[in-house]
Amino acid sequence: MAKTLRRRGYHHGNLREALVAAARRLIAARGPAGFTLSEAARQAGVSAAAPYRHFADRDALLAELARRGFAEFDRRLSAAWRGAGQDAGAAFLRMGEAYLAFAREEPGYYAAMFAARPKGRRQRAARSRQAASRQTSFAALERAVTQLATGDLDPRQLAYLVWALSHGIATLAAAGQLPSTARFRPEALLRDGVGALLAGAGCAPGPAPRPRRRH
Amino acid sequence: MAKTLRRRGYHHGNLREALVAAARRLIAARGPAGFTLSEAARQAGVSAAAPYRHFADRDALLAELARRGFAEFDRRLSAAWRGAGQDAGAAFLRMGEAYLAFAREEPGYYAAMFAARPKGRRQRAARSRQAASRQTSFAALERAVTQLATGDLDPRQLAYLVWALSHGIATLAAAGQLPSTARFRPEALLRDGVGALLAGAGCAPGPAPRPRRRH
DNA sequence: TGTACATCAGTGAACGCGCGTTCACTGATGTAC
DNA sequence: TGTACATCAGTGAACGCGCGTTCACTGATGTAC
Repeated sequence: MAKTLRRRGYHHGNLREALVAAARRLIAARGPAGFTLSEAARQAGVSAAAPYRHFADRDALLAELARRGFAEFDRRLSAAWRGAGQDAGAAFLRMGEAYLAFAREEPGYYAAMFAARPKGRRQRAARSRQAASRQTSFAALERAVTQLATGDLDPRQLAYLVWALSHGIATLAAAGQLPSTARFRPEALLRDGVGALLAGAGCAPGPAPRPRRRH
Repeated sequence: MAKTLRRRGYHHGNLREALVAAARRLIAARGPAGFTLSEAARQAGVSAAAPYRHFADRDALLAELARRGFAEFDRRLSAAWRGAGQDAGAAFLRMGEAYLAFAREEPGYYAAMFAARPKGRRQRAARSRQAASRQTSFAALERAVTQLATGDLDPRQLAYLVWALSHGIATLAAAGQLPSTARFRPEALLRDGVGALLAGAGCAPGPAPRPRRRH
């Protein structure tokens, strides 16, 4: 399963990591509601009480998962942005693709990030850390948009539109609500959608939308 | 709470309706995972065993809720479409608004519709009924798009883009991820976003995007 | 190198809980006479 | 109009279950001597 790290600790050696990995797998497979501490412990080959050596409670594990998800998300979006050089339009598209790829490849993280609503006093810190992460992620997108903002729309607004479109496509795709034809694959939809949004907002046209063909 | 229907039945008289209403309220308040049959029964003022007179099991109640959600969804989208007369651009916007309004006003339905994944043999029928409902809902949107399809993009593709944008905005709004400024209110985002999408796809321009202003 | 010890990750039994579901029942209701 | 009866919506006790969490414990490990 997960990469086998040398057991350098006491008994298990990497229980913390193993628990996070198990939680990620569980949420990816069954959704955030399908995750239980007991099951994660079971998958890590450990008693139900063991996790309490590493996490205060169930929510703490969930919060850690969301935290890591946001960190990885940042990393990917920023890399996509940096990797595109000076062409802001291309950078935009690559960020969108990175967004979709993340949602598809890391459904555990993705679901935890947008579902985890830490409640209770203990989790206040986790919640504000999450809010900060979200801000960081969005800042990367906003930065990209600002460089394109030659059109009619406010750049921040355009950034939110691109975000919402990406999120909507990713969510519908995850729920199996999109046709499986090539043209309706998430990446294709996003590319054409972002192209149209940018063109419609009077920005640099970006890659031309593909010619209309039938099947 | 719910409208008090005259108790024309046996003991409770409207248990079935009361249970659906309670489930709707519970899911709206706590998300699909926060719903339990027991709690719904409690809210209806009835023992935990009573629901089994009206539903085969927990999932059957959930499926019924999703079914009604899709029906109401259809109703609203179709009404928005019909109410807009011949102006396809306006009809489009009104459908988008109806979409957002539904997601905001009926979070119970909305979450049930997109979260309920009926499993097991018993629920096969429910599942295919849901798929059919989804098709119907989308058909209304697609019909609208086809009338606008003078541009570069395939009308179906454009319909999915509008759907994804609406869904993304609705989801982010429900998760509290959008700024609370007027400009970023769901309706404003959707109007400007759909306007840009249509314009960018080379369709009838629709209502002009609002002039760019700062604060 | 060998031994004694402190550390602390993981154990396993136990707890109270609320869940979904079943079952034989009861008692309010509508209807046939 | 009044009575007897069949219906069936709702009861309440019980079930087995898996959950999150606690607790005193145990035993593998790293380290000091």
